[in-house]
Amino acid sequence: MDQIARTPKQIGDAIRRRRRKLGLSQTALGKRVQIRQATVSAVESGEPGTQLRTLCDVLAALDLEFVVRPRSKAAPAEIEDIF
Amino acid sequence: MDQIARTPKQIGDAIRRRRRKLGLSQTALGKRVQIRQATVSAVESGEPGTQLRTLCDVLAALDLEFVVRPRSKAAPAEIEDIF
DNA sequence: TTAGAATATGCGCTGTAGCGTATTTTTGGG
DNA sequence: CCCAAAAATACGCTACAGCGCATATTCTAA
Repeated sequence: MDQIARTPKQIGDAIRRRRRKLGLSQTALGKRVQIRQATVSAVESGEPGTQLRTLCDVLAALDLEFVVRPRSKAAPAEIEDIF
Repeated sequence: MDQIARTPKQIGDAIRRRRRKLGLSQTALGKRVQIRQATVSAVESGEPGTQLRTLCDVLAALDLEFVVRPRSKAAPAEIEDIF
């Protein structure tokens, strides 16, 4: 449920999962936040240039929040590190 | 310890607290991440345009991570909402 | 299989992040 | 108080995010 996210990709994945769980299309989500469907697509695909404003708006629309915490706990290996 | 952060400002605050706890200056942190002291300053002050790349780099350098989760739990009121 | 929805991508444009460099302002220890 | 270290701010520059608009591609249910 709580999703550790250390990279833009992981954040994007968490957002996509949540959006789908809520049964929203990228277009529908975009309307709520006043951003384009294309921008939602970019955020979910983990564009590292995504701005914090955009991210926070999307999280709010999905009723999600960030927690910032020390990296003490175990985290899954990243795909990027394997290949 | 775990810091709920729903806005750029709250994220910036969490970063600043952590940096100070680790006894780092903005310049020292910037060197680790290869960004300018001025950029660290901007991130900590909650610039909403901050890019995800920058944010994730800074978090990594401070050995912090994000958790993405539903907003179910109680969260403190935001300063912006009070004034 | 296939139509229709959903998502990804392209193009030209505007706004702005982060850069180097530098200065000003704030701060905290002596 | 005073000064050095830290932090905030300034300026011109380049790179690119997000925009509107449009199309291409991929999913999915009938």
